[in-house]
Amino acid sequence: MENQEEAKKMRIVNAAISEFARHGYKNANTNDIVKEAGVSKGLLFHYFGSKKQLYVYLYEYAMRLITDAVADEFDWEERDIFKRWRTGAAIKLRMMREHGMLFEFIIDAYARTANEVKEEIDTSTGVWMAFNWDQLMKSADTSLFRDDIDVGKAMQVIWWSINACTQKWVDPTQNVSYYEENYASLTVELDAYLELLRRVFYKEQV
Amino acid sequence: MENQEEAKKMRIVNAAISEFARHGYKNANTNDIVKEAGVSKGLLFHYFGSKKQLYVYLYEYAMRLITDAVADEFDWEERDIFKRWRTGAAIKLRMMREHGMLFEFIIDAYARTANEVKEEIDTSTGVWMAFNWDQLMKSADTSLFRDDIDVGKAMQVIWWSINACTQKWVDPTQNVSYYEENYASLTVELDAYLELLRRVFYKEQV
DNA sequence: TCACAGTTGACCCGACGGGTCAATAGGCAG
DNA sequence: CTGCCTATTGACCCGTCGGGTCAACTGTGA
Repeated sequence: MENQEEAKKMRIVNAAISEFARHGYKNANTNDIVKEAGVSKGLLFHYFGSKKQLYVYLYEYAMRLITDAVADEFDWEERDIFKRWRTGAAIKLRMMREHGMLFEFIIDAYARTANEVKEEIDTSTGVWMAFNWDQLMKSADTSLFRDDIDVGKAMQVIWWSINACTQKWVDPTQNVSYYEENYASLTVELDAYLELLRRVFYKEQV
Repeated sequence: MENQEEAKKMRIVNAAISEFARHGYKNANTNDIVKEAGVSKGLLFHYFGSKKQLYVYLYEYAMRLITDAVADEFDWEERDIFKRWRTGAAIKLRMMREHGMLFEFIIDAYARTANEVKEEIDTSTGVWMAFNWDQLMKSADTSLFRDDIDVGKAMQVIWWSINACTQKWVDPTQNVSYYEENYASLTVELDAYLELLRRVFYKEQV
């Protein structure tokens, strides 16, 4: 059965993303990956050849997932920075819910362990992503901000808050259902913080 | 010479704190520690007996440093939360400048690698510290905050901003002089953020 | 010249983990 | 039922890593 094979492959993929995200490339353990995936060690190497090839596959897989999600959902025309970042955070949260530690994996791959496999991962894709991320911060409508504050610093505070909010959701000891259950409440909490910041940073609504 | 011995011991201590903070207990490498400290491997084991004993020594050393600094400098009577946290942040910055990655070490020891050496480190000290940290958040004067915002959430935003501000200073690839040079400018930047937050969160000064 | 504390670094050896492959399981055709 | 073939297994191999050892060296002071 094709589905059987594909399903097992995906179990390996998910387990591997989690393992690499937790421990980085070098300290990730293939024994733990196959144990988590519930398959034999041979199968991992049958499908992916080597640890390094598996890593490269995961990197491209993760890049494609995130790229597609941003392309589908993000509205580059929206100029209200709160609405804009609200969409960005929503994408991030949905990806976290559906793909566990995908974000930790990609960030780690891009920043920390890039050295160990740097020749294998296409650095241009990393640059592309950093560029996109940058776009989120730029071309924002600053006219809505209060006149007596530094807009750049205010945007930094918003950015830090979104990060902290989504980050505290990340718990390597939890499984998928945990994310499913808490998705709604986290969205509400994030909105509350964004509303608070909008209220204090924007001019009084007349 | 007593001074010679003590100096070499401290070189090991500093190198070890950096190594453990960077890689955690298990992945820290004693070869790298002695190379960084510029002493032979035998000397490390002559002074500290084993990797684990070294770790325990460092943990107590770090706890004592932080505890003493807080006891000396922190003003528990101050009820303006901005002034209060400003002092806290100042202590943190000074510790970072003088002792490199001390904070990363202690946080990692308490949170991540506690499992591997948990029987050896006194967990009560960890609890004590968490308690003190908690005190920073409590018994604050909330009357100065705007009435139309959630004080708890506002304090979270302040907390995240201080953390982000001090955290981006941490760069494992840099040496001590880097921290020395940037201390002043970081203090200025941190003050600017706190001033911004004070302006938007507090009531209009009449 | 001897003693001795301080210090060295080549070496030991057990653990770890990426990778292999002979063996097995299980499905399907005849 | 039998033979074939593919998917899958997991015990095993073996190179590397790194905590820990110890015989030897160094410098100093008597």
